[in-house]
Amino acid sequence: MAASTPVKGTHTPSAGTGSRPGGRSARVRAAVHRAVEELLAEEVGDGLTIPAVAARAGVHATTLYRRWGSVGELLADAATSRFSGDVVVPDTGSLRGDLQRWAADVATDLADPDVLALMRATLGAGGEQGACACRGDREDQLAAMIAREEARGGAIPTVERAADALLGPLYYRAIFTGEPGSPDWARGLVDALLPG
Amino acid sequence: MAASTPVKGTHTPSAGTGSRPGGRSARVRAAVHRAVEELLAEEVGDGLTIPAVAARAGVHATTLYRRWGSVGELLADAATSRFSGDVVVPDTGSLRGDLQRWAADVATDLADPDVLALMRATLGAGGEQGACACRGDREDQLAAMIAREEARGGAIPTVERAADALLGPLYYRAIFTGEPGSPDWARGLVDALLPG
DNA sequence: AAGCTAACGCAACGATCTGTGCGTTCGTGC
DNA sequence: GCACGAACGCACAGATCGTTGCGTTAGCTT
Repeated sequence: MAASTPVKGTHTPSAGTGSRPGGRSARVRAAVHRAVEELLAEEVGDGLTIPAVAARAGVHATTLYRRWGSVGELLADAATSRFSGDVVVPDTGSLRGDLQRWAADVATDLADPDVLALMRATLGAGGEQGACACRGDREDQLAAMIAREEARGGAIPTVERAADALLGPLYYRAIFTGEPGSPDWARGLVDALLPG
Repeated sequence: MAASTPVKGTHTPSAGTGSRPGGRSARVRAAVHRAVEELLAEEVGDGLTIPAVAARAGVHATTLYRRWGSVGELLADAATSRFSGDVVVPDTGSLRGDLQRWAADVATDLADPDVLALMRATLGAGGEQGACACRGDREDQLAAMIAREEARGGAIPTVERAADALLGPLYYRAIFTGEPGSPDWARGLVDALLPG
């Protein structure tokens, strides 16, 4: 059990201009992303500035200004890289099992203070784009699990209702209340969603 | 019907030092809060700065630096003032009616782009404090409605489950997806929560 | 292996922000 | 009404940020 199926796989750099995604650029990108996460974890909170990130990453600020332009775009890029990497959805054989495992995983992920800090900062600076970056592929993963159950012939909820019943509470607790939900609580959400 | 009962009533200034909440200070406070909302509505997004707010409010930046210190605290204060003013909860006679009306009201409120901008900015800059400010008294209102139904002797869900089933989807949709929920959709959330 | 060019490092400038000291105004209590 | 003090306006200085132009490094191509 606990086999897995990849869902998306878009992990390429944001620059659609597509010129030179090679070694150094990728290194810089990774260093910058890590610097962003580190600084956010250190409770700089308010003043996450380009120069600060550049200094931490060991890169010159000019590079950041040229590649990302603003803190908002930088955060949105970092969030995209963090939240929508190649993800696997669990495959336990039943929709309930899949959702329970998946919800528990999401809850565990959201319980990380660093993840929370990144999400909050991205929401604040990135506007609409940042918000979508924080969702990542989560709704796609939900849709994938539900589609698989549908192929099995089981009873399925709509993706919309599943998102309301699972992603809603999970994200609301993580972002707005101090205490993120536990994996057990997340599994309870699945029981509240599915009949029986 | 549609009578109302006040819930909290804490609308005093943030300064617990309690010295002079009189006329001018209050005027400045209101002007600054309005300036914050206006600037956020105008898609400044990234660079909401103290000087910009001061200029818009017709106050000197020094005042803002002294009273609030940072953009984060300023936003948290503005959010508190906006989201946890004296609020009334509906009283339709049944829990289902109360919740439906309340959920629709919340959905309508969250559909305002200006409110969204304020919430996102506050989340980003305010950290934990800002997040709680965005929740406002919503959970208290929920608890009040449920307590009233309990006094009537009706069947009640826990406040926790109600928050998960209502506030979760409402806030998740507003913040993370581009399309906030409609009042009708919000009423549907209540139907999913309550048996029958 | 050699050339081409995108991406980066560097330095300097202007603009903007952050913080301070002092005088003035206005709310509050006697 | 009068005095007291908190909050505000003002001007100034230090620090930081955002941007530009140019030279250099290092992927990518053939």
